[in-house]
Amino acid sequence: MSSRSQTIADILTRAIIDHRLVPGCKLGERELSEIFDVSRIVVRQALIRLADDGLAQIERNRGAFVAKPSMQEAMEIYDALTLVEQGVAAQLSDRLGPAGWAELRQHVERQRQAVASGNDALADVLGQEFHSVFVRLSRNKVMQEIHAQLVRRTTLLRSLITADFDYCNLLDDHSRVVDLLEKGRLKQAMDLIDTHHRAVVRGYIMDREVYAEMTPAEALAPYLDGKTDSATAPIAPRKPKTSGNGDGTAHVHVHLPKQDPAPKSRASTKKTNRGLPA
Amino acid sequence: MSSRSQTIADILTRAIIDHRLVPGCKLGERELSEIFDVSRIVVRQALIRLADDGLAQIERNRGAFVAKPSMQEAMEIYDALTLVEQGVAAQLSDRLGPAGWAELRQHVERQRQAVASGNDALADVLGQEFHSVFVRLSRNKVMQEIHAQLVRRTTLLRSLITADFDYCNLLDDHSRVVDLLEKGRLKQAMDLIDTHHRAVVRGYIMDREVYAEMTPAEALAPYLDGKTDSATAPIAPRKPKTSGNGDGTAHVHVHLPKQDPAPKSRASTKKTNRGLPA
DNA sequence: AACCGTTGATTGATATCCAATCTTGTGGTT
DNA sequence: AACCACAAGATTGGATATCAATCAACGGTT
Repeated sequence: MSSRSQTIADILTRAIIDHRLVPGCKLGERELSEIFDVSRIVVRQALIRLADDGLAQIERNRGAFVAKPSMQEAMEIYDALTLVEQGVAAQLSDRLGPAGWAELRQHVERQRQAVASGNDALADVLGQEFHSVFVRLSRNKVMQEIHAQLVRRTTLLRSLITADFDYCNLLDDHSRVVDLLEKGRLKQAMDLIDTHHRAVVRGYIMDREVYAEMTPAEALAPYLDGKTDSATAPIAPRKPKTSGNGDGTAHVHVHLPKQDPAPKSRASTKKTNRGLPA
Repeated sequence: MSSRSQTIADILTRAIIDHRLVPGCKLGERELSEIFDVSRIVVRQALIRLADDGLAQIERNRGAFVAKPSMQEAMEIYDALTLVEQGVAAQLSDRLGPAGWAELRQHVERQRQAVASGNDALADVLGQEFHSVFVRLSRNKVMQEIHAQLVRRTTLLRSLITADFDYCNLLDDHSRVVDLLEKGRLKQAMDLIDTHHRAVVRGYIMDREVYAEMTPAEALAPYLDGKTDSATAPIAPRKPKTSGNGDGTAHVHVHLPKQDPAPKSRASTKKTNRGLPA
């Protein structure tokens, strides 16, 4: 078993990926130490890990916050992601064996079935996982970790943007990339990867001001089922401060289903995919 | 300015890059806390940062050690480095302006002059810096950080290998890469980058058993400026206040001053090139 | 020499305390 | 009412002391 700070860092990472902790959210040491029932120092170590991963930023004497990347940084992250996946594509086109191609095709097929059966949430997850499977086939753990870190950071962006374009035409990209690569048309495959990611970034309009829909205690509750006191939660939930405006903003406080690791928007909009390349 | 744990992590990183702390070296909490005159907790936080960076590994209940990558991991690191630099090359061939090409040429020229004047140490540093300059011109800070981290990890490898081949034919690679890229011969440039790195890895024979030539206290002494005060200089250049250096070893370890992949380059000391792509 | 238990050292973690800094709220002034 | 100064409170960064668990080395026994 790894250290407790690592465990807590993992939980916080999970919560951020699930959009239960949104960019800008304050991660107070005392608050988290009470939530996780550990000392402040363990929390601090966890926050250092998160900051090293680019998911949090620590301001001296002010504390830690969930990272809030700028538009510039968002583009850089996607550029890096494109660069990595193009490079992996080039490697795979040379070195991947039949079993590898089969695995890619199988994954695409599973996603296709999910879409066909209307299971948008599953399709969403599979769509995200495709990129990880892709990189995993390079059999380079160092590269995998770099890629995974970049992907985690893209999840931050999805809280900050208003994705207002159609993702349907992206759904086939994975299949087409596999086709092109297996046929040796590397250049076209790489261009498609670039287009794939650029289409996502183009849809980004980072004008959204995010605010916490729930306190960290509420956000983290689903992950604490293990041992800590899930029954007694005497931590009074306070309303997120509205910073001056009389809370006149007409936002809907939707509490995501607790144990569901797949963030999905409600049926109000048809657009289930909130931004990651499907 | 920044936290003390960050300052200490920086110093430890510097010492590892300078090969004053070699792979496998134990990084005891109490020992380091006495060396830096801080509490164990601050040391622990610094070690967490190092581990996240891949420069140290922490084993539960056994402590932290300078990371000792396997041959497999070494190849993965160089593969990743190749992938990143090839990708950056592709970007630069499209987007780099005249000023960028000029900077690259200027850097190559400086290295050429250093070689011509017999200043091997300076040539060494410039040769290593070329790769960082190259990536910096992509103007992607995220990519820069990924690249810098990979480069740091390659320095670990140079302690573990016996480089027994000729590096002379690599000295011109940088110049040739710039030439090829500026002429739009991207494919050839990328192949050269691959060859460049492969030549290095091929020379690796990781059979060396490294042993610490000095204790951490001796290894870190040059970085301990008057006090652990971070306000003055995050990384203090050499200051041989090292007291009793009577460590029996005939090795002369001198610190290479360097701060950021930014401007300047003040080289100083002599250190044999043990394998980084020149 | 091989085996096994004890002892010491080190790590992981907590609680408590303190200084520095940031935030907030209050009150006086214009 | 708006505005500034200042004190009070809260939070962070860090130090110290302490404790249990684990690991490693040592020494005794067979």
